Amino acid sequence: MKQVIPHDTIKRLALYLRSLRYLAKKKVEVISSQRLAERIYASPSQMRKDLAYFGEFGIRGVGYNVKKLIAEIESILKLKKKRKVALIGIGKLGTALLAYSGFEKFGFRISALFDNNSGKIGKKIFGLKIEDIARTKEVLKRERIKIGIITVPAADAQEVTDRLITSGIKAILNFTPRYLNIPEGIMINTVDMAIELESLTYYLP
Amino acid sequence: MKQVIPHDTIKRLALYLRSLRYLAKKKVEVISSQRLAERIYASPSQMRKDLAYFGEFGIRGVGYNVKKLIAEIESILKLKKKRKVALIGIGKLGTALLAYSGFEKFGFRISALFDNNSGKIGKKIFGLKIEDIARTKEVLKRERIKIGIITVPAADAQEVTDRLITSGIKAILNFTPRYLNIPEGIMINTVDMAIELESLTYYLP
DNA sequence: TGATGTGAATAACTTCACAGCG
DNA sequence: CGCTGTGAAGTTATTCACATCA
Repeated sequence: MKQVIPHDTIKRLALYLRSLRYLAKKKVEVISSQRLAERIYASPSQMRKDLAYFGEFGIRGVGYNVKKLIAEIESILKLKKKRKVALIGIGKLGTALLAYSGFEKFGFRISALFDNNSGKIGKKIFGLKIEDIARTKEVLKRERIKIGIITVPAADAQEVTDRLITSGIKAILNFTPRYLNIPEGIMINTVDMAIELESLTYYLP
Repeated sequence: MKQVIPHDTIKRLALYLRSLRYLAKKKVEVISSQRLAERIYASPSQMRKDLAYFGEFGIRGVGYNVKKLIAEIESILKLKKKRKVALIGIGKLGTALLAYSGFEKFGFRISALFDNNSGKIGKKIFGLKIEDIARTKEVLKRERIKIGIITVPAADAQEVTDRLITSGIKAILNFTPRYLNIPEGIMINTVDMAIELESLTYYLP
């Protein structure tokens, strides 16, 4: 009964959600699969299939109630409550992500910072104290943080990952250009900016 | 004859390449599909299929010559020469990317900066002058820049994209949380950090 | 009537398995 | 002999097409 849902379906749900929130702000009350799907360049049948994994949320002959569908997708993605997130590696990229308002807007709050550089440990940035990477276990357990964002140098990535996992982290957003070894039950999404750039040039004339 | 290559194949080629460069640095001269594929958690047959789109590069019974395969993949991905890149939107994220050494390491040089904020225009950062966004056409044509990285606010993303395309840009790395409308012949990769984060929580217990 | 929900059909991608060749 | 290269088989994802029902 409990089938595995394609990761792409999960990503598209997050994309539908973003569009739906935009529509709700514009006071749109009802939308068809046709019009919602075209906003993210997907097909209407794809959108309906994506939802069909989780139930029936539309009204035949009418479409989907925007507010209701927002609530349903938030529930599916477990986005109902705000999530605390840890950021590991407070270098250039880490600092940029800290300043990036995008996460906050989607209900994520970076609420713990870690680094291994003694020059940084103890300093405050954006109102948050940078903790010693050695203290992840203590801090993450106390704060009940389950999500980590890794922006450390590639060479440290696996060690940091292992440490986070023993500290109770269950999901990782990885910005390092490394494939990370993880046990069953841990989820990783990797954002590999260099690969995205390299794979672009293939399409140049 | 000329079939379409899956984008995932192109991305994996970039990943193989990264591993191969690492191996070359370690003085490894020959590698099997088995051992190269496992480095990026792909299957050996997948790796061979990926290469088979482009030709025969291995030696039966032996494996692949590391240096030769690097050259082949660089040629496929058109990475033989250094590429100049423009960065549009010199805010927090843009500045972080500018400081990020990762691009340079892979043969990309950010060599033009643009913003629409008159307080920023004319200032120098990392030795580069921030140009007025209105001057993209002039600068990009002169510098023969074909790749743009967009780190502007989401609301400006489509306008900036249109402007880049009329200025001769052929490939875009998009960091804004927007689906961008583009004509045939232009390639976009989107790095949507908020979506990556939102799609992670689904897997939390 | 009109858009959803969904099996069936199709297409795309991945793995298998082995022939081919250094 | 061993590993590549590759058709065939298997699997997964997407689209089609229409029955269904507000």
